[in-house]
Amino acid sequence: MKYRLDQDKELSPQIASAIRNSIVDGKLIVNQRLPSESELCDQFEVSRPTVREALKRLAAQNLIRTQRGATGGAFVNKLSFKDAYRQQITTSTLLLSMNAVSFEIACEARFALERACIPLATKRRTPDHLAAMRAEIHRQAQPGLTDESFCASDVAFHRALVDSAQNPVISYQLAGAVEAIEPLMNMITFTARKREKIVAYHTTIADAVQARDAMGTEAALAALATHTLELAQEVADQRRSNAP
Amino acid sequence: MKYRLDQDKELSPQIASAIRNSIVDGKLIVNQRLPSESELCDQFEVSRPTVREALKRLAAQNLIRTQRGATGGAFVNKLSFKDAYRQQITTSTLLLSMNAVSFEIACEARFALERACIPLATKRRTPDHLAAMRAEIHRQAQPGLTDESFCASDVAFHRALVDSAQNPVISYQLAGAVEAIEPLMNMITFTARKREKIVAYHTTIADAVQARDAMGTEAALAALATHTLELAQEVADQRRSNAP
DNA sequence: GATATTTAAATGTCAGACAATTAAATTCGT
DNA sequence: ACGAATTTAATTGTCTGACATTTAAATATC
Repeated sequence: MKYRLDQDKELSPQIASAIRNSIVDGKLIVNQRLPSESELCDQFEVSRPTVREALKRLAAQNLIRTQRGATGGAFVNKLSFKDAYRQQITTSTLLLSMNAVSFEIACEARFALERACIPLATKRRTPDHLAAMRAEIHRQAQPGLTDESFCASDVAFHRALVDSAQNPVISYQLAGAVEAIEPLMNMITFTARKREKIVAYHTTIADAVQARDAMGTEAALAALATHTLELAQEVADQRRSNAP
Repeated sequence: MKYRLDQDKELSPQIASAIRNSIVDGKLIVNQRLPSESELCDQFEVSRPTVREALKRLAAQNLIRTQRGATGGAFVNKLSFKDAYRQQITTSTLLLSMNAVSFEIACEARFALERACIPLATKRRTPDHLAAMRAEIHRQAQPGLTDESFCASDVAFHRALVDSAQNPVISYQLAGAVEAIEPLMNMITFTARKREKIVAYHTTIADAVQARDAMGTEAALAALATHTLELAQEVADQRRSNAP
């Protein structure tokens, strides 16, 4: 079963593409073993390094995994939510930084999307989710915390909120929106007073979620969004006045 | 400037990782040229095929692009929203199919997230966005349409709705949720009567967006969500009764 | 029969070569 | 001296063939 490639283009992307299509179309199913590298060489009529470059492309997308040894080879990988999360987060982070997305746009996206899961979150949250949120709130109130750790905890709080909707697809889609904003938030200096205010908002949100009060949660989240934007505005103003 | 690798692990992933970190951390900036392959061989003290496998991994993630020729080489790629969309969609689609995500979960995620952009959409929609939505509605009412084309048009309608929020980050994050459901929807047979009903919902949504009526849009979207779930339920019931 | 050894198959890595491409440098003609 | 054609050099793309490493199965040994 030979496969015809366009010899005028680069070969390894074509091979990667052909195999990827087989996976997406279901011709290759999860955990199925791909032909060995030398068999692929015969099929596509190219050398082994070329085949390997193609396979590495697929491995980078978590589409296949490889095992060495006698019964080894390349296998169609079951794309896990965890892997997809990681990919989603790095892609989102790079997308935002490389396209110079403003804090306003990113923030708007984050809070808009987060709001989407509130009805489900208030309905389905378990004591575990509440505990996770409270734990982060507690951490945020610690005095010795660095700005970076504060931001990380902020992200963790919001992730817990999203996760309490208990819909893995939502959690996956929002991973990017929630996490990618962290580098942007890291540019803000959080004074004790500012932290206090944010912790207060977080507490209000947690309370409302606990009370299964969707409207209240939405209101608190909206207030936090406004507040966050104001903080960013302050930073931007300071920058402008300091170095015009 | 040599770079020490762990010789007990595979080399090419380590190299890819090292370069990726340099990009994410901003040590390598957009359009900057990476060292040539032979220079990378020296830096990492590996052979050229190994370096190339690493570079192909990065190319698969759209992190670098390569040019041949005298002034060629590998360059840090500016990850465009368009590229990120494509990645996002294929990853989401695979994630859903490989993890056997139910139509209910996917549908819930889609409508929840879509709801998130309604306040912005009603505020910012332009005549162009409305026209795009109306165009899809018109297409959906055509009699000779295949089920696949109907689904594709449905996706296009919802994408237009999302895009009218005019926040590229939201559009990107929702691309996966909106598009990845298409293969699942393709399993539903849309009779003329069913199509009529969906078109009616779409019209209500478009009207509400045009009137900048956020509440009305949300209500219509919620109704459509319920209706869609009922359709899926019907299909599931039929399956069960036909082949128990 | 359990354990140790060998074997075979597969991926991982290397070295060196040549082809193809592309921009810059050089040469040539006017 | 200037423009066009040619050469050159640098770089990626591909190939060949080899060896190393890992792993499971087959075989031999006690």
